[in-house]
Amino acid sequence: MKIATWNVNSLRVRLDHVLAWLESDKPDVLALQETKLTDENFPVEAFEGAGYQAVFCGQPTYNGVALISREPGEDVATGIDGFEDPQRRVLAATYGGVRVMNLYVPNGQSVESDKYVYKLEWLAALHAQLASEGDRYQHRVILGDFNIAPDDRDVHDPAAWEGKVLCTDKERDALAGILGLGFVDTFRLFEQPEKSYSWWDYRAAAFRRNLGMRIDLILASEGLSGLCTGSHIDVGPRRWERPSDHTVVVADFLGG
DNA sequence: ATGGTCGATAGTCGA
Repeated sequence: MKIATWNVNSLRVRLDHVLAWLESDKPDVLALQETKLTDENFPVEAFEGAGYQAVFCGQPTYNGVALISREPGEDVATGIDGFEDPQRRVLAATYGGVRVMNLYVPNGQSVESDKYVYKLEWLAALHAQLASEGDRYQHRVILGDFNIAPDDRDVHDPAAWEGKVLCTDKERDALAGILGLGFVDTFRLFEQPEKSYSWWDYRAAAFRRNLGMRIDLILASEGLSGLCTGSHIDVGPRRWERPSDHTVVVADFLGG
């Protein structure tokens, strides 16, 4: 099973990119974030025409997540259990016996912001759900835009970013807490090029200068991580005309 | 030089 994640920063603008990538790379499941579409405007037919199913959870203007898949997903669920939230950031479904949870973690804006408090509360609620539902699923994948750089290898300039949002100890501790439930960052199971990033700011020619961060992650539960045969960042779509500021991250698993 | 550039949307906000 090939599974991938991509923050598209408006599916309306990026639909042709997504369809081109599906055609060339043929994933079994592609998790999208920042679709920025209401559900009635979701381009279901475009994906069906490409041989894919879609489930989605959106709102006007902001956020929005979707799961694009070869086979239909089962037991589709939205949001975080017990966490009231009008922001559409979580969508889960089961594919071939693997529970897949697609996340658009809040950005947090800055450590002084109310949005940072919301980010930490959101992560705590996510942790609680992941902890409580562990015995319900044999295999789980948690993927998406985490808006957290796991460690300094994942940051182009760790000194400049120290203590800044995406890199604070509290965010990294929250991620470490999730990993501590028994999840593995599949990207780091394999040897990777130095300065591997998944997001580059649109400003200051950051992509050309490779001033990026690795904040888009594919976590697998421990048993499933043993079936992971590879993980990589596909930087290609970031070079396309009018790109998203994020690119695609991929993980492959035996079976499914 | 404390900005830059996008996207959604119509003056700014969010990233």
